[in-house]
Amino acid sequence: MDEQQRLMHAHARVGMDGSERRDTGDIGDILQQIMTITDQSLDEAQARKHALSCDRMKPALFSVLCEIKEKTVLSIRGAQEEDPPDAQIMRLDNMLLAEGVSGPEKGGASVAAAAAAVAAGGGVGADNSAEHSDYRAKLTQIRQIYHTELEKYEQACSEFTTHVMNLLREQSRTRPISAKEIERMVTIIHRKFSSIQMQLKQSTCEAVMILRSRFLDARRKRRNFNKQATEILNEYFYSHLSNPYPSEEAKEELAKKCAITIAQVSNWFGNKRIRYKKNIGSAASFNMSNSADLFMGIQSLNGDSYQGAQLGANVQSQVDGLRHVINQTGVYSEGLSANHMYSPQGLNTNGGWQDAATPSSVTSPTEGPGSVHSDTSN
DNA sequence: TCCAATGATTATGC
DNA sequence: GCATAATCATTGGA
Repeated sequence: MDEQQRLMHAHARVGMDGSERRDTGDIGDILQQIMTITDQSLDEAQARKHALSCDRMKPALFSVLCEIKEKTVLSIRGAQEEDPPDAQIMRLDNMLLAEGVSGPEKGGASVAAAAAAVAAGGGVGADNSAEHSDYRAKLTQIRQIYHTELEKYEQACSEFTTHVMNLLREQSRTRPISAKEIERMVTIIHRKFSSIQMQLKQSTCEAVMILRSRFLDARRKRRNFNKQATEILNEYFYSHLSNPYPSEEAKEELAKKCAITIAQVSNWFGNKRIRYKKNIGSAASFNMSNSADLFMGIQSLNGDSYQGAQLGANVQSQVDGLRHVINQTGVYSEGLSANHMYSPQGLNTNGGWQDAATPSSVTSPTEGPGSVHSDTSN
């Protein structure tokens, strides 16, 4: 207050022509009128206001008040400092961009869907294209809603800012409002609207996350590999029976051939090894008195029809597994002995796989395209 | 509807 | 980090 009075007096002492004035009493009166104006009735205040605006001191007083306000604004701004860039809104922006919601429209959604598919550990095959397109469609929907809302928000923000600016400019005729003050007000408005924008972005992110998790859940559902893929995997397994551990390169190759992921190839081989071994184990303990039946079963398996084989499901499974060994070793009926059958290649007496010769040392089964690998393990 | 087959997940060990 | 073993959960044929 002291500062204000000092400034007012300083200005009051200097007239329009630069000469020192002695009418500080007038200014005191004006100030007094300003201070008491709120206590007066509206009509009375209007009359006073009109009188004040017509007063010859008005321009000088106005500039003084502007100067005081300017100083106050500057001190407030100095205390507040500029806000650091909002990390959260940046995170949201990055996420929306990565998910294909914001940014270039073309391919965004499908890229995100593909990423989701990879993250789920499932290949992008023909069987899941329906889910894929469903995901894309929903993501596009989210994208459209987001952009519509964002547009609305921007329009509202712009309209409101313009409105407030006009209002302040209008008011600046009757009360001291500097350009900087208007600018500051605009900043405040933008800050307020930015929190609304953040809510919109947050909601969009949540929607995308929900959509994505549903998409991933759907993909987690087990799907049987197609016949061709199973054949390729089986072929590799039985042709590398002495060491059924495909290298990373081999896994990649198999994954590509079967249109599945490397993880799925690894899963498949993990399951295959253990189930194969398990079946071999139970086959080994199988009563030798049944060997004749088993032998007949195997013979029938080598033909086109084995449906009629009167074997229990478990035995048939074992037979199926053994058939691959037989095919691989080239032993069919001739020379087929218990030793051959129950000492499958690659498995040592402890149930572990023997140290492998190089995979290439094992010959591949010579099966026709119509042959079926259908052991219990896979 | 049952149940074997099978892909995926989890716990454990090395 | 990978392999194994057990288990879960779903599929698909009879």
